[in-house]
Amino acid sequence: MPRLTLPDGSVRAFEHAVTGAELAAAIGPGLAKAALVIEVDGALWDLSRPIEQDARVRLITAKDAEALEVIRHDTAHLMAEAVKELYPDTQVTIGPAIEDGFYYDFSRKTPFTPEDLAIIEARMKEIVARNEPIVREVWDRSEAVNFFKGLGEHYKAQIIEAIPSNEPITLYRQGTFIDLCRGPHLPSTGKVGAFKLLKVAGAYWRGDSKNEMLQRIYGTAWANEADLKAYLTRIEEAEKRDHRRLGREMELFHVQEEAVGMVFWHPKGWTLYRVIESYMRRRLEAAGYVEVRTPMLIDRSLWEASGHWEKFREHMFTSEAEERVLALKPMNCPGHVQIFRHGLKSYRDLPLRMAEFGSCHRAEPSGALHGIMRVRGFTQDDAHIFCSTEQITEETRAFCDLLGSIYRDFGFPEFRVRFSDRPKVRAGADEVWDRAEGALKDACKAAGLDFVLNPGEGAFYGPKLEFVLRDAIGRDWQCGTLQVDFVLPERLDASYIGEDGQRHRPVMLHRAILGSLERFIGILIENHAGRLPLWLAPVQVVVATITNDSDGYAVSVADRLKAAGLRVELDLRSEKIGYKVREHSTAKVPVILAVGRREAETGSVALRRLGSQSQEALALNQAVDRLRAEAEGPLGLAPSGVASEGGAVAASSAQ
RNA sequence: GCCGGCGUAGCUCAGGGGUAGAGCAACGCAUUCGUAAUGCGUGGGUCGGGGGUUCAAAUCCCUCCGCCGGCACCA
Repeated sequence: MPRLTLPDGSVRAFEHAVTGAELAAAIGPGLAKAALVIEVDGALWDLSRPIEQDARVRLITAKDAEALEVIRHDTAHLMAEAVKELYPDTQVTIGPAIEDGFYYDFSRKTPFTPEDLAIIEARMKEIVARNEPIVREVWDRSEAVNFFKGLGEHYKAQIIEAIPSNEPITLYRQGTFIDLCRGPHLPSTGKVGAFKLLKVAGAYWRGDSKNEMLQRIYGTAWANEADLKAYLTRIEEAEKRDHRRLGREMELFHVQEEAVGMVFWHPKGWTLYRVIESYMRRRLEAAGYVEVRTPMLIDRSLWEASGHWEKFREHMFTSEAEERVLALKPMNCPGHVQIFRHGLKSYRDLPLRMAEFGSCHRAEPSGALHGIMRVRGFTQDDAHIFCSTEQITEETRAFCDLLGSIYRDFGFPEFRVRFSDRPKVRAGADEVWDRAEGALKDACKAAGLDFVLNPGEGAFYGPKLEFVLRDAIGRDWQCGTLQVDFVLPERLDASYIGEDGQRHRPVMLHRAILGSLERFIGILIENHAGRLPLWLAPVQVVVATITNDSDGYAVSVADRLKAAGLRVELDLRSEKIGYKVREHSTAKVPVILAVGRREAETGSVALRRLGSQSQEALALNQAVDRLRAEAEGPLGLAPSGVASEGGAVAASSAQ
């Protein structure tokens, strides 16, 4: 005699067990049609499953966020059914809902081709039209195992055997297709929404590269056609932001076969790189860091001492000279410890914040390479803070503040923190870990940062914070990190003399804000879709003439802007202004100053912003002042890292 | 590294056993024009590399390299 409490607080009592579908029908025919699943005391149930006890319930329709996950999961099953009908020799494995869609992993000798996707999709639509009821069944464990073994579905049998013995084995039947599944599912195949199969890919069974590689088909699924269309448009828009494409179009960089995973920076790209580097240099200097430079090639003995040779040998590039094996540095830390070790250090020297724009090389697996985001030669905005254990909290707090401020300056107001604590295999005593983790947590609190716990994911030498920023189209990028390290100072024998006159081990905080400059630049390009803010744009202003009569004036305008420290190009070609505007707009130049007879006569310019349909007429002096102020950027840093004349910027020494 | 797809002019792409194509870009000439494509003309290629089949290979086969999408990896 279940009494069911609805979200509005009303209670419906029934004489006997009642299904979600029956409840919906009792409330109204509209709801009966729209209902997809039901929430029972916080868990999602199939509409066909009888509710026997009192419960708080909520009927879920396509309007509810929870429905989407069920729809996607069902679409995965739908795809598996279609695949089994079309290719009966295929074994099914798992097929979950994921962000924006679903996938299903199949085991099959012949891989699926892109053409197969269209065939499978067509069959899926037929199955939707059949509107097969989806029925939940609870099975006995060994019967289920035997059943799937009998079908030749060995992966499914394996999955059942791995399910904890206290959990029921549920199977779902739709048409002739029957699959092991936790559920819940929609009432019938006709209820799925709009979907599209996207790509085939390989994926290892259980995510382990030692196992068989399965054939994975990815798809996207939505409650209706409009949402599907919006999603496909969103993917297209994201593709237009691709840094590889924009990098070429904006003449920033290229990569080529003879230097796989290494970037050839072109003049404009290198300008952007240098602007970022000099900005960072200023920020670090102001935050009390000292900058160093350590060798690119270091003898293997140092890497043996640091432990890298043992753990990361296969990812290191090596070279030989006079019978010595040298390795291209994959990290900067051992080098920094060498500098720390030079001369006796006192507790008065701590914290010592040692920064390097460290050029590193790592032999990344070929399949991991991606544009300039994942490369083999890159530069870290790296630093190591040598400090005492007591100083960890304060140093971490200061670092978090610095990082947040820098992300804001680059146009990323939003970021999250992940806290990775002690892994199973680790170095160091538990008390040391207690202290390190406690210090990091205190620091987050002091910096006002919430974090999500990432249990067991810390480095073997210490816990770490990972900083994940969110870009303009909602994608997350892990850039910054801070890692507490008790191990390397020990291994490389770094020490300082404490107040007590005894030798002590310093703690090392490995930290980076942008991560790798290459990757960060890729993120910046994609975040801004190439339309970089004025202070970062490699070419800030193009002065374009209407006719050749104005050439002389245009040259003087460009000279004035250059004198003000702006990065300027001149366009004196005998092309129409419309053509010039189009070309420089495509090249993502933020400001076009058009000059013709009118401007030459009045000493003015017509200023047009990238993306704007209109332009503004203003006096040259006014334009120069305004652009200079804007181009100074967040630090009052004049363009090209050169201090602007007069006025507010007192930092010419930084160059 | 693994699975799949792809590699033709600077870029985007067509051609799929019988003389290598288009648009844009480049270059030249004309045009001097008011805010996202002025017109005409010209040049441009070992069809990713190597090997094989064939009278003949961009095209078919083998192999290597690279790129793209996933998976695995990311100190």
